[in-house]
Parts: sequence; structure tokens; C-alpha cells
Amino acid sequence: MKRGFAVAVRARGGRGRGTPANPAADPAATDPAGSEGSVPRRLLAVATRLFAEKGFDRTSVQEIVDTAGVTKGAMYHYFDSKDDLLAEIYTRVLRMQMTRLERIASGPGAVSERLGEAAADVVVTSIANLDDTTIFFRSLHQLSARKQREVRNERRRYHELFRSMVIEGQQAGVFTDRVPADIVVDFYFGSVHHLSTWYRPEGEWSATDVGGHYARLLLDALRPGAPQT
Amino acid sequence: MKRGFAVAVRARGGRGRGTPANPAADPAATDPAGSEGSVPRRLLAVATRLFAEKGFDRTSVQEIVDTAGVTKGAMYHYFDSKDDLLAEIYTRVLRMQMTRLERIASGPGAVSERLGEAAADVVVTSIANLDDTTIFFRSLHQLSARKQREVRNERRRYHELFRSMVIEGQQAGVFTDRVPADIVVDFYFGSVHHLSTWYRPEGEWSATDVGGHYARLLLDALRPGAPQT
Amino acid sequence: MKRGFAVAVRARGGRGRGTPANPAADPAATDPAGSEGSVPRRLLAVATRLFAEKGFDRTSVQEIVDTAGVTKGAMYHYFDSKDDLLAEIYTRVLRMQMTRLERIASGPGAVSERLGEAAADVVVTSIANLDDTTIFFRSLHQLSARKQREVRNERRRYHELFRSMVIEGQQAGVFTDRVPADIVVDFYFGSVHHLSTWYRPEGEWSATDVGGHYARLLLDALRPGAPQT
Amino acid sequence: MKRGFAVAVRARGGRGRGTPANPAADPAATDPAGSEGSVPRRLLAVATRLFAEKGFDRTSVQEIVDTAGVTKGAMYHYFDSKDDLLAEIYTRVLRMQMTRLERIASGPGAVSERLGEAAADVVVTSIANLDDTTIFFRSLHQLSARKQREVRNERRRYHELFRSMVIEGQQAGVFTDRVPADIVVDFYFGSVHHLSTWYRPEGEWSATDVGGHYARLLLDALRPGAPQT
DNA sequence: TATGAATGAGCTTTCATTCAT
DNA sequence: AATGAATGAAAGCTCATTCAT
Repeated sequence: MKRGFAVAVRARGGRGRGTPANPAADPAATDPAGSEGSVPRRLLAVATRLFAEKGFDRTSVQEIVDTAGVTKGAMYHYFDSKDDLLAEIYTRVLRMQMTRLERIASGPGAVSERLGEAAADVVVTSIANLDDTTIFFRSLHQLSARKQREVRNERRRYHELFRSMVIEGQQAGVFTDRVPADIVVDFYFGSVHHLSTWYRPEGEWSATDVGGHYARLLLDALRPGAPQT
Repeated sequence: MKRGFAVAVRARGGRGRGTPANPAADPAATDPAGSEGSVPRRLLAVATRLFAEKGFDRTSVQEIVDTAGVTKGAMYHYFDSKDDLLAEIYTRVLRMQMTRLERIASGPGAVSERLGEAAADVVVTSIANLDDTTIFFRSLHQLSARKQREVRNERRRYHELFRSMVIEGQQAGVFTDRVPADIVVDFYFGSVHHLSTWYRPEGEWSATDVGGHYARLLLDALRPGAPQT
Repeated sequence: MKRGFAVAVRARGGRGRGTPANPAADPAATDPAGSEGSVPRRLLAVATRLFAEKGFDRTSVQEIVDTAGVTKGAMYHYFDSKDDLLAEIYTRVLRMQMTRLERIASGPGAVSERLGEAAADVVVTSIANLDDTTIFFRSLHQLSARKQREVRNERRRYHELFRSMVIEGQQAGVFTDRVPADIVVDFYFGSVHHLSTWYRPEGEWSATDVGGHYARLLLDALRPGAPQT
Repeated sequence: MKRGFAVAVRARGGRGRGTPANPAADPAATDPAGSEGSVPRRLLAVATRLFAEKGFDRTSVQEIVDTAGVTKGAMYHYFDSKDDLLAEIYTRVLRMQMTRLERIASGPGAVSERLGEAAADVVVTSIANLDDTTIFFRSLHQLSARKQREVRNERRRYHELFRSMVIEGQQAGVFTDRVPADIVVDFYFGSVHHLSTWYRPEGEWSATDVGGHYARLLLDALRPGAPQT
């Protein structure tokens, strides 16, 4: 994104379900479609939806600006390129999830409680921002090499923090160490990233249900004791 | 794929195996169908590698045929479209995985053994065909609506079979039913599909290692007994 | 067409209505679709239908051979090119119409009777071979320059013969010469060539009706006497 | 045509008026929209000439834009497709001819005078726009099904108006009704549409000559009285 | 007499981006 | 802060024709 613009787009729920993940930050809720928020905000919101729906490469800049009700000139005034729009979405998602994880990991309580809370929270957040989740796991390779590296590094830091809780529990004997912490983390986040391929808001389970079940599965898998044959 | 061609491409795993771009310069012309298998076979192999490396939309037909050492006309002689190439890859993967799962599920042994074997096998197979795995979870939305439906149906059948083992164990009391079988299955296959985002053949773990760990995590999560808080 | 093949395709009616213009030449009437007559005959028949339906440029050789139930190799065995197919159609039409006109023009009877018969006959024949008529007026420019010249020359001979009857009548005082014979002929054949744009076999008028009306209009326009203001 | 552009191209007749292929080499840049009218206007003019010369399918978009001295992007900025260009030509011709006929038909004077004037006028107009006339009768089937229907409907309205004059004369006894008015109209417009296949501006007759002769033939054919045998 | 794989040139269309205003 | 005409490169696909068999 071009320097000098503070955009701070609020998170938007998956495909139309407005489930703000951070409702406190929602300023004006009286926005008819097409004129909500500032121009860059609108562009980012529209791009997120379209990228999730049709994929980055199949979404044209023309379509984005038409849907946002602005012109190409306006878009190129705020963003360097179409890639920039995608990079901005990644930045926003990473920042949000990192912030939440840091708060939980540094909180009080036993490590199993903190890990459980973090595991459930990332599920709930991923569901609340299903479009972001879809884009995240599907469009990484469409980012520039430079930006891909940035994203991967940031992601690694996130995984490290999560992993440090697993290791803490293993060292304390609260979790089994039959499976290396690295693998546990990749195992779990694979499940989380794939939520967008099967979760439907109108379906049987709420985001909280799924968060609870996923956390349960993780914690139970880490229970010490004789392995299941 | 156009009717009347039996292609039977064998699964190929890793990336980077070069295919001469200019087979005209190939002196050993004793191979009647080019430098590496028949033309459609070569096209499918090359397309798999390129789609996994760069994504479907970023791989041009020109690039595919140049790499396979044929012309566009030849490609369109065997395949209806670029989409058809992708569809063929999906068909091949689905058939292979379904066949393996059916064999394992109908085998002898306790349900926990069969589930564990199936869980490990799908990991090993996914790693042996990492390109296929990458394409599978990333390119579904680039298939035609019709073909997408077919793939999803076939995939559902696969999940059903896997789920039936989970349920069998839950009813027998071998597995806990704290988490619904549906969610267990989606949880596990999320992890499996995402193997391609982190697994590196040159890394610390063999495919069998990972298969063992993943199966272990699944079975342990299903162990009956008091839940971990 | 390649030398050495006698094809002698019988005329076929417009779009499915088998109204052979020259029924005496029809040898075998027991032909299931797809195997009627010799290969070149079938190709010509199929090409005629498709060229009339979709236009020359929009009909692919593949489509022609598929419909005729043969392969491309077979087609190129009998015809030099796709253009050759079209040229053959023109040759056939021209020959047929010229033969008929020569017979009528050299017959007995008053010039007005002969002109009327010729005028009606060309209408009936054009309707009986509506596909040919459609192709004739629409595809001339798709012929090679060489073949175009041939067709135009042949056409000129045909017009000359028709015109000679008009002039004969004008000189005999049976027809008015208010309008030059040249223009009368172009005027009339414009109407005839356009039959294929409006005439429908299932419609109100039979081919004979239209032939009668067209001949009537021509003869009445040529009646001597005070002009209509 | 894309919404929002008013093009209003004036009708152009003969062929061969060259348009510089390389307007970049045009020093007189005071004309803000290129060397000859606005870009869409130029494209339409060039397309009309080329479609008439070589046929719609044999004229490539590349050829059109090169001749007009613009790029493909520019063309697709103003027109949805190559078909759209053709559709625009049809719209223009239909509108022009309808307007003229309406003016004449609703004018004063006896029906025979009005019919004669209309008959001569359509000839003169068709000759003044020979390219349009060529395209009109030859390319209808290359239009989209939707647009074809529109054109046919508009054409039917035109024919209806012309036919209403014939019927008016027949009912008044000024014209014979030996031949149904429907057939008279199709007969006459066949002749008119085919003008482009034989009329040459450099030839023996002026457009007015031909218009007079054609109208004469029509009116004389409609004269009441004993038919010519 | 016929096959059908393969060619290679050409087609229409899309699109991110620029730039004069 | 914003417009929208124009660019230029590349995309997917079609097709008449050839040729070894």
C-alpha cells in the first residue's frame, strides 16, 4: 500500500455474514452498500470478498472498482497495484491473529488452558473471517516473492509462539511428547486453514462449537498416558 | 479428456525433474512417442508439475506444451481444454486414494488398526504425490462448476468411508464420541491436505515418520477416558 | 475436385426436405442416414447442408467429416481442400441451371411463353435446392479468385441466355423496352437469389405458386402499353 | 455497443478511401480524436468497408484496428466484441432506411406515387451505401441469435410499411391483386438487396437511373388489366 | 483407400497499468 | 483526489492441412 494512508479496515465475516471479530472498533453501522467507509476501506473489503469468491487471478481490477463504486484511477491512487491489495489483506490478517495469540499466550492460567484457548480462538476468528481464511491458504503463491517471504516469516513467528506452549506443556509433563511439537503445530494449523473448505455458517455447528471441538481434539491428542494401539 | 484415449499416467511425486523442451534435438528417436512416454502422458505429467509450482491460472498452455516438447495443436488433440487437463489430474488422484482406502477399510483387523493404517497411508501417499496434493486443495475452484460437483461428490464418498470407521469405533466404545465423527474427519483431512504447504522431502522426517505421527495424533485424540481440561 | 472421380451428386432439397430436382437420376433410395451413396457424394451432400446452415467459414472440415461419417484423410483423398468442396457445389448448381435454361430457351412456343417458363422454373429449382441457393449468393467471395472468375463467367453466360429472350421479345414488340434488358435480368435474378432468405417449405405457398407469381410479375412488368404513373 | 457512447457515424458509400495505418506519423495533431473523426467512428467506418470487401469472418480484428490506426485495446474499450461492431452497422442501416420510408409513406400524393418514390429511394440509398447493402444481405447469419431476431423484427416492420402501400393500392383498384402483396414485397426487396452484386458506380447507369427503372418495373408489374400470357 | 496424430499460424478477447487532464 | 481512454502483451483456443503408416 502506498505510504501515508491509515486504513484500518475492520474484519468482515465470511461471505455476507457480518460477524465483526472486533465489534468495539466498528464506528458507523449505518452504511448502505456501496458507500460504506472510505474509498480504500471499501476497495479492500470488496477485494477480500471477490478474491475469496473467485480467486485472485480471476478477479479483474475492473470488477473490483466497479463493485466498490469507484474508478480505476482512484484505486491506483491508493494502491500501487492489484498485488498490493492482496498484500494488504495478508498484512491485516497476520497482524490480527498475532495480536490475539500474543494476548492469550502471555495470559495467566495453566499451559493447557492457554493452549486450549488459543486453539479455540484461532478457529473462531478464522470462521468469523472466512474470506480471509480462504484467501490466506489459497493465494500465497500469487504474492510477490518478496512479500511471500515476509508472510512466511511472520507466519513462522506465529507458529513459534504456538509451539512454545506445546513444548512448555511437554516439558512440564502435562502433554505427551510422543509426537514432536513441530508436527503437532503443522497438524493443527492444517485443520484450521481448511475450515474455509467445509464450514458453512448456516450449518449444524456454530463457530464456538467447532472451536471447542478442535481444541478438544488437540488437547486430547496431547494427553499423556498409554497410546491407543 | 477426449474419449478414446487410455492414458494411465503413473503418479509422480517431487518437483524439478526436467523434461527436454526441444525433443527435436533428441537423437535417441527409438522411443516412438517422444522422450518420456506418450504425448498425453507427458502433457499430464508436465501440467501436474507446473500447476503445483505456479498455480493453474499462472501456468499458460504455451508453457505446458513447450515443456512437454509438443505443440498446442497436439495438446488440443488429446485434451478438450486446459481445464480438462486439470480435471484429469483430479480424476487420477481421487481414483487412486479411493482405491487404497477401500482396500484398507475392508481389510481384517480391529477398527483402530484399520483407521490407523488408513490415516498413515493417506499421509504417505499425499507426500509421495505432493504436487497432486498441492493442486488438489488449491485449484478446486478453478475447475468448471460441473466438474467441481463431481469431485466434491467423489470426495464425499471418500470421507464417508473414513467416517464410517470412526463411527464404528465410537459405537464399539473403542473411540470417544466427545467430538462428532464429521468434525473429526474434516479436522484430520485438513491436516493432510496441508502437508504440501510445509513438508519438504529433504527435511528432518520421512513420509513414514509423518504418517506415523499423524495417525498417532488422530488415534490418541479419539482415546476414551476423562478429557484433558 | 481431384481429377478422375465422377461424383454426380443428385440435387437435395432445402434443409431436409428431400425434393430431388431430377428424380430420374436417383439410383438407390434405400439409404440409412450416414451411409447414403459413395463417400464423395456424402461429403458433398453434408457440406452443402452445413455451408447453408452455418456459413462456409463457420463450418469446420472436422464437422463435415464427422457428419458424413468419414475421416479427414478420406476427405482429402477425394477433394483438394475445403475450398474445393465449395467450388464443386457451385459447379454442380451452375451446370444444372444452365442445362435447364438451355432446354427451355431452345424449346418451341412464343418468347413470352418461353421466358415465363424459364422464370418459373428457376424459382422452382431454387426452392427445391434452397441450400444451394443460400450458398450461391452468400459464399461467392469465399471462393478462390480463380474460381470466382469461372463462376462469374458461367453466370454471365446464363444471364446472357435469359437476356436474349427478353431482347427477342422487346424487338418483336411483345415486351416493352422502357427498361433495358440488362436491368430487367439483374432485377429478376436478385429476387430469385433471395428466395432462400424468406421462403419456408412449411409456409403458405408451394414452390409452384411462387414460381407462377414471380413469372407473372416479370411478364406483367414487361407488358407494353402506357406506363403506370 | 457499450453504453454511453454516441457515435452517429454518417453513412459512407464507395470503397477504397484510404485511412492512414499509422496515425502516429500524422503531424497535424490539432484534430483531437485522430486523423478522421473519433476513434469509434473510425472503427465503424473501417469495419464497414472491410466487412463488405472480404466478409465478416475473413476480416480480423487486427486488420480493423491496424487500418483504423488504433490498438485492439482501444477497440475493445468502445465495442464489446467484433460482433458488436457488426450489430452496430445493422442498427445504423435499419434506422436510416426506416426513417426514410416513414417519411415517404406518410407523405401526400397518390399511393402509386408514394410507392414509386419509396421504391426508387431505397434503390438510390442502397447504392449510396453499397458496403452496407453488401453486409446487410450477406452477414445476417453471423450476428448473434439475439441480435438476428432484433434485426429481423425491425426488418419486418419495414416490410409491413411497404406492404401496406401495396395493399392500399390493391384495395383502391390502382394495383392488381393477381399476386399477393407479401410476395410482391419479397420480390422487390430481393432485387434491391442484390444491387451490390452487380451495380458498379463507374458503370453505365447512375443510381437514379437504376432507381427509376426498378420503380418502373414494380409499378408496371402492378398495373391492373388483362395479364400477359 | 484410408487413418488420425501432429503442425503452425492465426484467431478473438482480457487485463494490469499508464497518463493527460 | 480522481477520471477513463488507450496501451501492449499475452492468453486460450481453432483449424485447414500434411504425412507416416
